[in-house]
Amino acid sequence: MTKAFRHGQILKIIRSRNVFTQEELAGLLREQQVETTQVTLSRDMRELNIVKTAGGYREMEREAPMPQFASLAAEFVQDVRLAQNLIVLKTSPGHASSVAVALDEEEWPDITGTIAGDDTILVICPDNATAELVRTKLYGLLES
Amino acid sequence: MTKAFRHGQILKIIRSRNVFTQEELAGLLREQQVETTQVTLSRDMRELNIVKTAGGYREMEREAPMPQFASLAAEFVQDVRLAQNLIVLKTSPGHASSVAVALDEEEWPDITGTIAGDDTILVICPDNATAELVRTKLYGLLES
DNA sequence: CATTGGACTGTATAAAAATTCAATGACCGC
DNA sequence: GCGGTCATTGAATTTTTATACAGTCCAATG
Repeated sequence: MTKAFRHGQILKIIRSRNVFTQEELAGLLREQQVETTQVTLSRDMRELNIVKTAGGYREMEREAPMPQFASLAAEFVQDVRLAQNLIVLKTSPGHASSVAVALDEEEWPDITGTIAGDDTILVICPDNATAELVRTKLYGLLES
Repeated sequence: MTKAFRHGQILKIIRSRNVFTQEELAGLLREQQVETTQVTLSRDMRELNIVKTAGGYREMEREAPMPQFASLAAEFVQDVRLAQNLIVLKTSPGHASSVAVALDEEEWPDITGTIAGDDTILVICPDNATAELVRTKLYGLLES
């Protein structure tokens, strides 16, 4: 039983009825001979962009994929480091500038500004907590 | 401080940044002089149709309430049977037509069309797999 | 091969969110 | 005013979800 198949069954189930907890979903999957646990379902929810609503779990359209930046970042960003309220992005040599421009154009409210060198981008955030948030958001973009 | 005002502030906050927990949101509201607790926010989330996503809390369009059909079906549909790509709904005598009209108006993409007699509705689906899905969806409506 | 690294999963647990229950205050009609 | 109802809220608690950590499997690499 593959993960892709499980994902398909999850979608089929939540489209056809109202499921309110992950344990309940695990039970329904078991009826389809899909053995799994709440923990795995929690991760599946994230991967399938399924959210919990008052009426049960629902699919949600993936949010705007950040046209330029996401693809550039996926291609060229090699590391993300946090230093207080600053984030340092390491890119392939020579690509820092184009990635930084794309990031600027995103106009994230949490980013005060950026400075790009040759293979390094400095992302400035208003405070440490915000910087952590932005880093998390960047990780999210990179791994997907 | 009214509930409506708090709701407005909640929307303002989640539109401008990524909030990941209700406690965090309570803290941000406190900065706006809005004192509240996680418990109240949990209820606000439901009332405002805000859902938790991987990227933080987001607004979600309210789902269409299935105006007529669900209640009619709950009242009059007595059986659901599957035959290949067809679903046969048995209703109380004389009610097939009104239920079928309501179902037509739902415009489910998986339903090719319907034909109603006196106490029987034939629901036509493009193929057997789709018919199963639709049947499951109907079951879901009826038992809830 | 041996090893390494990544994808996937489960157990145990922590964290977050929902619910239960009770209190408060506003707004009736009598 | 006084009892009744309803809306709103919070403290305590339960329930649900997410995370930390570790193990397995498998494919790629030296």
